Amino acid sequence: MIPIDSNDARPIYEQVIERFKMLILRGIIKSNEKIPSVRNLAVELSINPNTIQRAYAELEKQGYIYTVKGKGNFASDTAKLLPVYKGEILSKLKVICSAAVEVGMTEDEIANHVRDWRNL
Amino acid sequence: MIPIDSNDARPIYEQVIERFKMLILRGIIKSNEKIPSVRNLAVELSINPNTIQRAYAELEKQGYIYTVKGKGNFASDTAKLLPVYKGEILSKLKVICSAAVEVGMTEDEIANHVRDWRNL
Amino acid sequence: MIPIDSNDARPIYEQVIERFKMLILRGIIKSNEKIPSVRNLAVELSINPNTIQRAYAELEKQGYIYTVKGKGNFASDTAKLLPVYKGEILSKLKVICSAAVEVGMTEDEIANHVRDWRNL
Amino acid sequence: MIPIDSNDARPIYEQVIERFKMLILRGIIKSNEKIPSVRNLAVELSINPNTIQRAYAELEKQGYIYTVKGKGNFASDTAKLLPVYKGEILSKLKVICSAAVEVGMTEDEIANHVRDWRNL
DNA sequence: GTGGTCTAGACCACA
DNA sequence: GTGGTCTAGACCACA
Repeated sequence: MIPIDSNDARPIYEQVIERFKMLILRGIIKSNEKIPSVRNLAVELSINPNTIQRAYAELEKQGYIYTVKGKGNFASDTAKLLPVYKGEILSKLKVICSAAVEVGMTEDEIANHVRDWRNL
Repeated sequence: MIPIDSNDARPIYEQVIERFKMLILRGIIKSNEKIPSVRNLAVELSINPNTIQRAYAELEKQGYIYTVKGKGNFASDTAKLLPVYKGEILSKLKVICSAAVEVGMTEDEIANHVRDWRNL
Repeated sequence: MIPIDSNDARPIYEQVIERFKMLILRGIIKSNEKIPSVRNLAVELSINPNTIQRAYAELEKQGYIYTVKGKGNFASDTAKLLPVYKGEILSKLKVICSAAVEVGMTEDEIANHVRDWRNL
Repeated sequence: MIPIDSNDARPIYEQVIERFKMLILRGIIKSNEKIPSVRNLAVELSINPNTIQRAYAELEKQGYIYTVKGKGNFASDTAKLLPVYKGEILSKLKVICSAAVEVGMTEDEIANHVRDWRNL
């Protein structure tokens, strides 16, 4: 469920974060559903528990999960998370558009590429 | 001309690289124009010469500048660089589109945001 | 395993690169085998860690090794590397043949020397 | 007659040396023929006189030219130079053959590439 | 422990 | 003056 790609340039903890975000946002992990404990996930992925711990801490800080002491970690309410995530995406989109326009691409041109993104 | 943002998460040498890429691609630094010497830029930005050296070495490897030993560094011919840079941009665009679609945004929706990117 | 020749005109980091290329290509370092850490090799060779770091960075860029942050550096899959290396060799061979022919040697003559290269 | 390629990775003085070697070995500059003065060549090529001076000094050390004080620099006797130059070439050939064999190429294979070197 | 970035500064090759 | 290489050593991110 949480595939780690050691060829990926991003650090493992970021990959874990990104993966959980998607699972929660897409509803594969339901709101208030329990997610694996730090220890279990660490064993399952053969990863240092510190790394999982760090990912969970970050996910909690960003509001994607919440912790109940003695019980475990749980997914937050999706409804509230989606808008936030979309905002993050749009913010990244803005950076790219800005760079593209700076080197002479037009908004229409970029938009057309977006429509055809699977072939980029 | 080369603003360094110490709050920026990216390392200094990457900021320098990115900045020179834009200056060259946008024609603010003309083809074959001399760019500041390693030492001068280091002093101007209050940065260690090694860090500038590294940025310049990377820019040369990526083809944005060329080095003439004992003379200095010079901007490459823009015509050859633009297509490569646009390719990089489109590659990033693809990643974003993929993430956006995964959380339920449609291509049209994204494209519309692109047209309106200045207000994102 | 990594002999450094201070009389060699080539910079140290290039000698390190060349040596690792051979060890990996010849299978003495196996695919996915861990190579010495930056620090350890630096101590062993009495060389500054930065110099090793630079050699490793270059080897990674050329695809001979890959880095797993916090874990170390590992040899890449040899099968993909050999063709590239052979291409580099043939490119150098071309330069030499060109020079030899220019001073009146024939292809056959050079080819014969190749067959007898151990006695050159 | 002495084209300088600023894209060439080799330093200018080496390019000058290499070029004169070829001109003398191929008989384009005849034995005992006067070659341009340091000053004239420097002006003609828009190069620092120090650089030409260095090239000439090296050419003299290697026996390709000789200096007559107050008169200028002259090409040495070709007959004596050719064997030396061929020796240099064969020495480089040996290095390449050694590297090629180490990664599994056979002498026959290399020899065949030599016969076909123009298409490498 | 491991690699990545950066500073400070030396010395060399080249023009 | 200009870039290239290297040493010495600090501090950080990551596992």
